[in-house]
Amino acid sequence: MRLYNTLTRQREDFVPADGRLVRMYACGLTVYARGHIGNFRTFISLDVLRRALKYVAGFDVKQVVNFTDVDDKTIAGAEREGVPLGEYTARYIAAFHEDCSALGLEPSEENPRATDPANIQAMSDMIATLERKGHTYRSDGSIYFKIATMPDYGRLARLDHEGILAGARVDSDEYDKEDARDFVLWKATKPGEPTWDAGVGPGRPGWHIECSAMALRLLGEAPIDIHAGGIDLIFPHHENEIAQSECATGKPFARTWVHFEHLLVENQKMSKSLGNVYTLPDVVSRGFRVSTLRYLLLSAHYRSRLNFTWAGMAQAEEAIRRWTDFLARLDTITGGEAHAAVAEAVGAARTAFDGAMADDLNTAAALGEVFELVRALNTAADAGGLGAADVAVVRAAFAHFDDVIGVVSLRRREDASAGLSEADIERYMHDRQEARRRRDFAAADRIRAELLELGVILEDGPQGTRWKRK
RNA sequence: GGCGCCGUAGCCAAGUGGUAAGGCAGAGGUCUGCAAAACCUCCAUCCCCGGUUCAAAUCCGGGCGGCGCCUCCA
Repeated sequence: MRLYNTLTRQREDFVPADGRLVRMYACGLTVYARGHIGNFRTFISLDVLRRALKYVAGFDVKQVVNFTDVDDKTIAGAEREGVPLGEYTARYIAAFHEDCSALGLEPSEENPRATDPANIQAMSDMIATLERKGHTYRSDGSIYFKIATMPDYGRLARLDHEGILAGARVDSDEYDKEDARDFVLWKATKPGEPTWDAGVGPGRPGWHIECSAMALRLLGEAPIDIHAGGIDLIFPHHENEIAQSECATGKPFARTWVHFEHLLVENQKMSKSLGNVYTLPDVVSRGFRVSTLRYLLLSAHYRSRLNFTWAGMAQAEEAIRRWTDFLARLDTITGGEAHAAVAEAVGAARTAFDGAMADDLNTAAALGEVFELVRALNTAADAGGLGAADVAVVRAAFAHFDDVIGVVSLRRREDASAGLSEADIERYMHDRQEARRRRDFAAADRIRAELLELGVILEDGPQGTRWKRK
């Protein structure tokens, strides 16, 4: 498995430190709103990374994805609605889990919340260590990390120490910092805000400390194998995580840093003012399936910007159909021996697919391999070169592709929970078949149109009529 | 001011030195009661200009055009 490491700006061979278990952390959501499709591009990419590590590279994975459930926005949101912070954030945590399930994401091994007592304790302990080692100072009730104490600060983002602030905007109300680059580890709380004291005094967590503390608490000794997140987190979030963790432990924090590019919507940055911040329910209300979004977001490489459009969704939908139509065709193959050419083509496609995935998660190329195989096997089937005895290897290969891509299995779940029952469909089809036998094509077409209204498409073929869901 | 990215067919998108994967859309054909599905054929010389090389979409330089980060935004 080769992965692009932001730390070195190169693709590197990746193997977990112990050769078997990948210990991976990713920055999750700040739960002040429902996740949008941009967030989910990150989490879908993360899911594919996880699946590739497991099903292509054969590693085990322990994945931790956190919830930031205390910060300015969550506190403000809870206050605005007059509910306790925990109740406010619980809603969005529940929505996140719902959305992840709808997208077919494999669950993380751990989803820690910053406010869990064990995590607060871990943060406090880490801050105490940093204080002991002289990396901090206190000011107005807050504890800051002193960047001047870390000579190679800025390695990840490739920041130039001298030029770091020239021309950049600086947050003017952070007047109590000694150096504008310093960042807060533990924030003094205002009256009425939630507060904790686990040893370093009353306050609440700074953003960056959460991830450092939770990652090391749940994944064990530094360095962890992979730390991932959205590309916007490189600076300052991940840079600061590195500073804290490395100064506290004296060891590198993460061996490989993986960053996912952003999603644009109609070529623009998502923003509330443009009204283009879409959530999963928005996608569904536009008549699209969530599985289609998953496919679309995997059709481009994770490190390139992807422009979301509704036209793109329609194209993605058609592409998936080509895949699922082929699988449905396998059901109609009833007789025939195995063909060496089929096994050979399938084997080559599997190798190529795995190769693409192992090459820094090249999902676009991997999908290309899937469709090339679809065409080859359709051609073979048309020529009578695909027998029932071939079907098992073919199915196994496509199941493997979907172990990683995760779209077809998701569709099946969607189909199973939607629309007419299969028995109902069979009844309609029987009636239509009768009409066709009478050569009453008007009646037959009427039934077909009716089913289409109900979301079921019929296709007549030599082996009889096939149905599929719209 | 600093750091960095991108520009491949109507649309989406692989490709990182050897004469352009794949998907969608489109055209023609085969099949079919019709439709759909499927198959076949067709549809690009890679933003521009130089350079390196036997050979460049791929490397270097210069343009032009998009864009990101340097603000607790995935």
